[in-house]
Amino acid sequence: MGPERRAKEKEMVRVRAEYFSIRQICESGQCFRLERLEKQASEGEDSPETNRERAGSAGLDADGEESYALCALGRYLEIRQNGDEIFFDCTRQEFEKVWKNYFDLDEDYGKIIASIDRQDAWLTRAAAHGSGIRILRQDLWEMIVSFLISQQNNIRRIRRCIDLLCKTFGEEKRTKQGRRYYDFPGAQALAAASPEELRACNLGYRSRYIHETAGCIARGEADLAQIRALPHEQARQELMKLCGVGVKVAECVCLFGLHHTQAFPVDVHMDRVLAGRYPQGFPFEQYQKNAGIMQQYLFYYDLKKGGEKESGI
DNA sequence: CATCAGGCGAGAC
DNA sequence: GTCTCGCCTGAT
Repeated sequence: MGPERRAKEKEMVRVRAEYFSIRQICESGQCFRLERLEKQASEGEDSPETNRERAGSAGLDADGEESYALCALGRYLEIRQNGDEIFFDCTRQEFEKVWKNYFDLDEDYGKIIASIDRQDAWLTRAAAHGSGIRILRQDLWEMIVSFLISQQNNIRRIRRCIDLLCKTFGEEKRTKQGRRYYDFPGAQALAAASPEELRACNLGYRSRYIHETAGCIARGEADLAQIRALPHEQARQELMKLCGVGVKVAECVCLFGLHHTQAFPVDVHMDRVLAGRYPQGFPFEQYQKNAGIMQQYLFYYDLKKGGEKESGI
């Protein structure tokens, strides 16, 4: 059975990457179908709680290896990270074709962080704190629905709603190991769903937005392929024609679904950060195409620091 | 029980 | 154009 074992080993891609933290990516609120896997209890390891505490308090990755599972692009992927070593549980071919791009691994985030104005102590700290964040290249339709759901909602419930939506309307699939997972439902599937069925996913008043928007796409009244080809301002304008999509949701969709890295979503948190830290206004002109990445550092920093005391500077 | 969570649409002015 | 208000739901 030696050869078979070796073949299995080969179906694992190991890469080294700086400025990459799967945990930070998972917790940065851009992706709702990436989740941490609990450690196998077989090896007398620390309890999950100990792990969580350790991981949560460290600025960089904790020593322990962490595993995550992701459903995206109609696929299922498990990822492990230990320091700057990242293991993708897929073939080299799949990694090169799909995940390298999805995780934005060709972008030099060190260079982006180095471009930050050192006079801006807050942003410098925020970027140091979230230096492993990357802006994923996620599916446009999935981002539209996800951020429709995100409005006036909290991350935990957003995840649950999306999970339910996928289990109810998404195609059921199995990994080679037999693990069951669900695709994100397409516009056709959601357009065909009755309002009652959508309500059952705990979407609340957002179910109407999803029903109408899905219908709009399914009937061809809005064309996602066309929106993909538009520059930022126009793409945002077109997205805002969709029911339930306002400025904030449109900017999130542009940033995470179209990789318009200049998009700068302002929610209640960012509003607070901008008012408190940038009373003269955020220096958009300085960061231009990377403003959205700066936004993500600031958002994540605020998310993590939220609840802690307002220690000056 | 009130408030809040990664807002938005509708209506008033 | 700007302002206000109501809205599903679950956690605190």
